[in-house]
Amino acid sequence: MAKRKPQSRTECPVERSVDIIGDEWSLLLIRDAFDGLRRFGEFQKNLGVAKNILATRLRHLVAHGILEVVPASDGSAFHDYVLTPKGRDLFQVLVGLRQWGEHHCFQPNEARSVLVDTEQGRPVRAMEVRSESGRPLTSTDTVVKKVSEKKPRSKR
Amino acid sequence: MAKRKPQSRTECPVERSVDIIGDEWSLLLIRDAFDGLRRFGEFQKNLGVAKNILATRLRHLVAHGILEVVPASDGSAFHDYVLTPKGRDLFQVLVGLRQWGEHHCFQPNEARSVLVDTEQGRPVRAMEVRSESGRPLTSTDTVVKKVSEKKPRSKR
DNA sequence: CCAATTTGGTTTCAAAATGAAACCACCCGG
DNA sequence: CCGGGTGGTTTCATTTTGAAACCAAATTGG
Repeated sequence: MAKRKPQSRTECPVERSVDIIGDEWSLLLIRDAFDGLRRFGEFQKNLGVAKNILATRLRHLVAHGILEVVPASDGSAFHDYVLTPKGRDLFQVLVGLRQWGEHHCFQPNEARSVLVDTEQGRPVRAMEVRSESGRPLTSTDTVVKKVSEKKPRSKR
Repeated sequence: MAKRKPQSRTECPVERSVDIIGDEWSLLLIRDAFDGLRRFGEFQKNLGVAKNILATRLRHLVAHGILEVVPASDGSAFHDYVLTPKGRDLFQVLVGLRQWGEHHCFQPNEARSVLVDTEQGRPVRAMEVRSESGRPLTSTDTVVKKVSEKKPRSKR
């Protein structure tokens, strides 16, 4: 799981994210956590993943502060895995994957689950990337600016 | 690469997306394609990936309509790999990964690349999930609604 | 036009990751 | 205090990965 160059930390934020959560099981575990699954057995049953793999991935996500282990909500001596604030901040990533899948991975009339606003029960809007001034942007309107060093000290 | 249950197509759009692009190399290849890399050798040099793995992943992305093979832009007999419209629609996913990485995978003063609006040169806004009515939503404001079948026919 | 080099792969093989199954300790309910 | 459920770990066969060698077609230098 993400063993590439542990020495040279890349300056690309996409790559740092992908190194942590860029694998199938981690992403599906995070999806399930957003869906409210908490227990080892729930994840295992829902994903059909081998228990050793599941244990490895849960440890990985806990180690990276995406999930945390808390006392079970049912009062038993077991424990739950729940999203931390850092984990919940992956919401946009999961919504992005969902909306792309909705748009590109289904036949027009094929059944699919849909993310709705709890309050209104209506599907959420398509996410947009916007400039600082609020203008919607496509990928061709943007560019990655490399920052070699933090500004040593401002001259003024 | 995504060999899980090829028979039962899940109704979860997140899972369908993850089955296609939920691996480290695919996501990094897509990032590089957004950055304008086109040639086999460019990807290979930039990622440091083994050539057999790169060939497999490029074939996979082409097979799924995310990249396409086009005549080389330099007029040579080689060819380029470029994002299709379907591939460009992954922009929000990549921006989501980038913004999460920026926020959670760097020390405050650590050097990082940044995505800017080409026109203004200013960093893009944080992406937001919004309700149909425009209200910003967090994960706790939303729920996944399972849709078992397409509406057979409207009664009215 | 020919030789050398570059490009874009494929093949081969060892090492690593995955996954199924067996095993096991602890908790819980009766 | 017994039987089953929960949450793992261990073992081992299979699959995937990756490094390196190899190779054909295209390009470049002379």
